[in-house]
Amino acid sequence: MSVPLYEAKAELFRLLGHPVRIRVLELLQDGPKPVRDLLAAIEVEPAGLSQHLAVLRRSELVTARRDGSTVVYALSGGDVAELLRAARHLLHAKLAGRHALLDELEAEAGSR
Amino acid sequence: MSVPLYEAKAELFRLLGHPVRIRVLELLQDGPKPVRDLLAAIEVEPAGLSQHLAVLRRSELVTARRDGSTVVYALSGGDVAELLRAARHLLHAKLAGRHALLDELEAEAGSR
DNA sequence: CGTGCAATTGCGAAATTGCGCAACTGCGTC
DNA sequence: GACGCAGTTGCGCAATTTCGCAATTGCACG
Repeated sequence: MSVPLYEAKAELFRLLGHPVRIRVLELLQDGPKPVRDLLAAIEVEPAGLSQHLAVLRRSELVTARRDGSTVVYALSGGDVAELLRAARHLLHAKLAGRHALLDELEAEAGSR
Repeated sequence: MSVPLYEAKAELFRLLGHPVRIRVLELLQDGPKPVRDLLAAIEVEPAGLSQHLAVLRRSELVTARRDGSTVVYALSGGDVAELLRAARHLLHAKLAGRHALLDELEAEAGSR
């Protein structure tokens, strides 16, 4: 393996580090979707979406199959969903912590 | 919170998308570590490491406390470790899939 | 075959990110 | 206070990423 493990991991995260790509993956969590649907759900023009889809395809996070004149994308493996779930967890924890901190400060200010 | 959820998630991933930062987080999984140790374990110069640590600090993924003349970093919450674990899972699955494919191709070539 | 729609690709401009170097802060020691 | 060590910050430059636009491919239909 010429590529250190931690570099592969970093690249994986870097690939996920874009709003459009995140939205695509989240939409695909509910099952395969044609590009048309993604395009309708995300605010981005066709060319832009295609570029991001290409990134996800190259990294094999999603698979694409042609069905007639449309192309249908799907997650390639449930691991992706699990990763997204972990990210959601972390964010929720962080936001909760922030709220708790705010409440604390308010309480302190109120009692003074 | 004026920031859409998926943007926060994308930013989280983007922050993790760098080899040095990944290594730092992985080293911190075994418990708090002074900068000196990180510096010894990772191939990067002090200034560079500091910059990456600053990124992690700003995003509150790690916490820093001064202990005498050294600074000790630690993960802020077990969620980070969980996220890293999920990433490891995904990578292992992907590599396993690739190996299986290679074996298949070799078997095919051998039988021909 | 030609036309139209879906999706992709190529490419240059613009924005972000990372890197190296110098300068700076905090702390302990003499 | 002056010095040295640990770690940080500021800043300009190089490299990477993203975006928008035009051109292209694949497919269905008249």
